[in-house]
Amino acid sequence: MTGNRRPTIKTVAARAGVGRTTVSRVVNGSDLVSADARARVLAAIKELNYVPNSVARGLVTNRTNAVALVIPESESRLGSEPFFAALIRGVSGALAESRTQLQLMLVRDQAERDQLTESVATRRVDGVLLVSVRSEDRLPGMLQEMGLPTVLAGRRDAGERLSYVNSDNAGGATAAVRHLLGGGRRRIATVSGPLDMDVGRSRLAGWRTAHEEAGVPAEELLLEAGDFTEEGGRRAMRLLLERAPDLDAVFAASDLMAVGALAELRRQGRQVPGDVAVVGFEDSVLARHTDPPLTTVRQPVEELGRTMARILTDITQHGAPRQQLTLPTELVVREST
Amino acid sequence: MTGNRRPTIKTVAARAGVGRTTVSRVVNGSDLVSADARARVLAAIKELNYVPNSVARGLVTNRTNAVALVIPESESRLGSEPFFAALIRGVSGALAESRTQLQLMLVRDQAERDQLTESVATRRVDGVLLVSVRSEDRLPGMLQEMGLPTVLAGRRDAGERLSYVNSDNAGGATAAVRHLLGGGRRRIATVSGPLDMDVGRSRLAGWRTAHEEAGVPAEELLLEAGDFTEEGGRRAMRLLLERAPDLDAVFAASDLMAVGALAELRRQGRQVPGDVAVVGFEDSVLARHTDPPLTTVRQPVEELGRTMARILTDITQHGAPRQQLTLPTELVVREST
DNA sequence: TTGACAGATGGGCGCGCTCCCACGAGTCTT
DNA sequence: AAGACTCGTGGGAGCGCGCCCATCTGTCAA
Repeated sequence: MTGNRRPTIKTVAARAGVGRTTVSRVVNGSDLVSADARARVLAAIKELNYVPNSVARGLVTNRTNAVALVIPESESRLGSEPFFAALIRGVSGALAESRTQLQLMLVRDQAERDQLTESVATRRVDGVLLVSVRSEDRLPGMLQEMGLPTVLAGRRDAGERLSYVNSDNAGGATAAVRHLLGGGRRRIATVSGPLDMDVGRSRLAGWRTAHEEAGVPAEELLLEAGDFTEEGGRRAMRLLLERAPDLDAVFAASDLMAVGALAELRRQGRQVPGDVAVVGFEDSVLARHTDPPLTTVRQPVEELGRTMARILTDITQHGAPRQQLTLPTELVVREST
Repeated sequence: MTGNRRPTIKTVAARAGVGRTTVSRVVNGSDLVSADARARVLAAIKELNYVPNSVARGLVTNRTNAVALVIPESESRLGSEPFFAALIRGVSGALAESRTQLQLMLVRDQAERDQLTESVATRRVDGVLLVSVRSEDRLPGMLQEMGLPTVLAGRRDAGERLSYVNSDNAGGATAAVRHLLGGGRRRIATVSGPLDMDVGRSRLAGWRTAHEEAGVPAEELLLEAGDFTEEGGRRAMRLLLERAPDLDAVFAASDLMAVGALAELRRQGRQVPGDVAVVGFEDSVLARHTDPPLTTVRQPVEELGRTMARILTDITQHGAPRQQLTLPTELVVREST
């Protein structure tokens, strides 16, 4: 409303008494500019309060300096907020370093997920960060086909071909169950994650591995799949207690499911950790506030986000090759074991 | 990697045997196109898998169909995730309806906050949603100066001139304290929010109003300011108990501070609600999981986000005038009172 | 002095799109 | 039958920028 429109590169050039190209060079940090010209251009930029139009720049460079973070809304509900909040913090922090914008896309349903590829096709972003991919998800493949750099949080399966950053799910789960075995527990149930996700399968594999190591048979009877929700944990716990009333420990593949399991155990009058020891996975804020405080496997979520963003930036800005990383997890012992 | 570049409007025009303008018209839904031409264009679009380049479009229309959501990182930490998660869900949902992208900006410090105006000046977004503004914040003013449509979550003060969506903080707080008074409590302390934020002042005002209504004096001794964190709630509770050991209720201006207060009360051996009744504000997931479950004032956070997004869209897309809305709050009685 | 060369500079062009406006064909009115 | 109008249509211009390449200036060696 001040009357005059925003200055363009042309305005600045005129003001500084140089050509447009020289202004462009100064703005983009080329060193093929005399000290004198540079000074005049910088002065003009300051006087006019010039800011380059990134849309125009994007049109010619074919880059937007923005990446999309795609999160399935179903997963962002039901108390798994801490995971996404931490992830977003990590991603955002790393992107800020490289002056890249973050487009957040909460995807409600499959229809929106499909529409998303189209949206992405309009070239509004240079790359995509994908969270919570199920094994049969088509989205990663479509993005790859479109030649859009993609980094996954977690992998679809052990043979993943795209870039990804993963937590050491199997290792963490092994450590958790090993801890339970070391505490003398022998009938260790597990509430696994969804088995159509690698994270679910890997944590379950860790449960098996620890049993093998210890020479204790892992009974299939003691396995019940959950869906990473509190209600799912409660339901699974109920089923497990019906099938194996004498179980003495539970490894839940997420803190939230552990919370559900704790609730069901209390409802049935089982003492934790007296009768049944409980271990979760993630070490979200939740874990410190349960009763009793939850032993769990810490997952470096914020660092996971940060690493994903860095890898994507490396790819989009420096043409780095595919990268696949696994971040270490760590057992945090509290009072539920 | 398929060899041929993405089709442009020109490619489509050639394929359909029409001019570029006709294609543009079809894409943008103009009705000045014959049925025949439209059909041919649509066919060509489908065959070529054409998607308009939104960057190029943005250059000429000077619109990006993206808005920024600015969140101070300090506030997004420390367990207030549920608030932001819900807010983001609401915003995201409403934006999806109008095919608008969401740029998420977590701002770490004041320096980044300043840099943000510059970033916004590059015209990457059509408007801005601002959360957690303190009364003296310069950002809203700068955005207004730049002529960038802005909608605040909450207002800076009672005389706010920008568009905003607010919860009925005073009304909710009044209801909460009225409820405590109705339960026979007479020495009702309050852990207020920061007093440099309208939300802090309004909820405190509600505490006063309820006292006046009931003809019970509100003692300044019973007021301690917190910072919306759990630790702040704990600290404030400690101070209050020192000053007024005989208090029989606490109204905390946020659930998280109520959680801190609960912890301190337990530490000092006070029974809730026997000795001291506690009420929070927000009704986040936290409130259902405290021991005992927390009576609190429900704030429609997701709707707040949705409304903010709708108002901003109205302004950017239809030139709607400034709007200021207050959403109702609702007392949710649980076992802490 | 002259040619070769490196450094500095700026104009033209095009990125893909929307919008203005001119134009042709058909319809209606007088 | 001719003007007035409507409807469809398409080419040109221009959005603000980066990059190619031609041009210009000054320096150095022969």
